[in-house]
Amino acid sequence: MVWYDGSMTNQEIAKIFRNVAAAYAIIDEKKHYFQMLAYQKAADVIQNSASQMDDLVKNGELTGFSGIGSGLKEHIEELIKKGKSSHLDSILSKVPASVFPLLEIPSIGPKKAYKLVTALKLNDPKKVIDQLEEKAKEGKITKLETFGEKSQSDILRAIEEFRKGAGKTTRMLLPMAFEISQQLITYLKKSPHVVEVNTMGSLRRRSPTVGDLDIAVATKNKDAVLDYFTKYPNKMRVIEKGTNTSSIITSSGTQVDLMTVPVENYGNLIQHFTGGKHHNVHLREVALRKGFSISEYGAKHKIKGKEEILKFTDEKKVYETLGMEYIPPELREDRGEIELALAHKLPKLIEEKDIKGDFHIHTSYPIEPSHDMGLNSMQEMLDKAKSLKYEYLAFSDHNPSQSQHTKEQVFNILKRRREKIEQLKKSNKSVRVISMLEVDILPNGKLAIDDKCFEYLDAVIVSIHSVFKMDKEKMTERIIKGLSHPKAKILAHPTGRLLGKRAGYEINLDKIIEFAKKNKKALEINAWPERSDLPDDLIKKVVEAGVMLTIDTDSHAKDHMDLMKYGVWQARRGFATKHDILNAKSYNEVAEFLEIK
DNA sequence: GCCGTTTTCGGCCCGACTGTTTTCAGTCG
Repeated sequence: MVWYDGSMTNQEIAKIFRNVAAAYAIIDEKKHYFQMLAYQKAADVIQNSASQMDDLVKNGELTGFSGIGSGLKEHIEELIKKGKSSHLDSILSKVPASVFPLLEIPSIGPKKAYKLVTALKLNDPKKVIDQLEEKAKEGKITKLETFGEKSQSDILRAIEEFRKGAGKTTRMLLPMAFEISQQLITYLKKSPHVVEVNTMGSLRRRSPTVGDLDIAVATKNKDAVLDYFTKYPNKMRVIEKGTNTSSIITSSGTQVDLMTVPVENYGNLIQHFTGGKHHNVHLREVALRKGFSISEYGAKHKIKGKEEILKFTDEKKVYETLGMEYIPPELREDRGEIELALAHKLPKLIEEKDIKGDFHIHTSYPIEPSHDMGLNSMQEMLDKAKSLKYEYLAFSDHNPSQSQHTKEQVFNILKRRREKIEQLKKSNKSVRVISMLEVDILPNGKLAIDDKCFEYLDAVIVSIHSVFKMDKEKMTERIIKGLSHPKAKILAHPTGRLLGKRAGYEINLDKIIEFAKKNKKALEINAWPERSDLPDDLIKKVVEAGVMLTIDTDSHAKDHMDLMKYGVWQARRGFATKHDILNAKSYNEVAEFLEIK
């Protein structure tokens, strides 16, 4: 088999699919409406998948994705094998190529893009955005049918915002979204007209990255609330203000959508806007089968020809009405939660209060490490652990650098460190101390410390910190070899991804899961927001396989230990219960798992 | 083009807001 060796990323495939959907909308939206939806849904599924389509196709594992049937599967396979697909190309070639770059500009969709490109003769896909800007500045857009002064100035501003990086696809990390929303909620609560306020959307689902912020307000006076909202001091500008909703851009460049609703259907509103798009579509299909049409205003229901609308202040009632269990926000991504809720078989998800310790803690202990060390002393980290009511804490500094020390020096550093830890054990009775280390797995699969060093360690975390570009199977072998040391118990940040910076290295997770299960190893959910690693859909796989997970903060300072909640949310998104998480277990169980003597 | 508690055909979620319109098209979530 000859493979196209340019290797196509999920992002690229998703973009092609979105372009096909746009082409269908332009060619004849009515005729191709459902193909269009299908391509859009598939694009979302591909983009949000933690597994690379490229890998799945090469291993013949492209199955089980809702929204990717036999037709689209073939197109994906062709894209990956040949770098293009004749069927998709024939659809794309029906519209001018200059249409597609314009789709990245907020407020420009397929129809407008097509009108602009054809009416203004913008024929160069590489320069189309610049050319459009020129035409707008020359006042040519107002002259087009269905465009006016406002559309022209809107286009100019949208291009400007796009250039600043505020395109349709830019997303921020969860902590930033969380912080901005907290400030806004504090502001909103000061208004006497605000009865209830909550976040919705991907922020409430605790998605590791968030695009826009969605906020719900229950009120008796929506005009007053909308007015108050648009006067938010930390705003750049108001995007829109309607009778029920309004959107602003904050000074940090984040779009915030506010929806108001009377108290009686507040539950319907937050249910409607919390679920991911596919969760909502799926849920409304289930509702239709049960005779309900649900929206943010309530559940419409026909009884003896008469229509009634059921309104709920509590969103739990929406699920109850449909005969389902309540689905926690973190699960509302259409990854099987609807079926489980219908069957009343949803797992009881892990909670922050279940966490009893943290295995991945870096300190300022002078270990002369291969990577960055922590800011705070071991004692300071222990004090923080005490304030979090932890039962145990493991110090997992990076191993001393190999290049700058002899084996003997490393041995002596670890010996002294162990003595220090033994002292701390005596002076800190309320938190059990575990002596660990985060050890690099070298490219050849060996660990970056000499074997005799292990006598000073209860167990080690192993991880990849160099030579990321490796063949998938070789990387998998490397990891498994590293993990097979009897004292290696936890694989840290298993995919190595950094959100917004780099995709992870490629691994065969199934093989690692199999090895971990057989050899009693744990995989880490790294709570560091930029990592959020394992990704949620892979956590789900690990949970289904019955392999142990840990949730660790990878703290390099005492305040980082507060990031635990992000790891717990991530675990919840992966359907994990407290039984799946090692650091939700007692010290004795942990000691048994880690084989601490 | 997908999919199945009406299963291999015939359906496919629901609504707000804006701008350019006199009743709607386009975009967005």
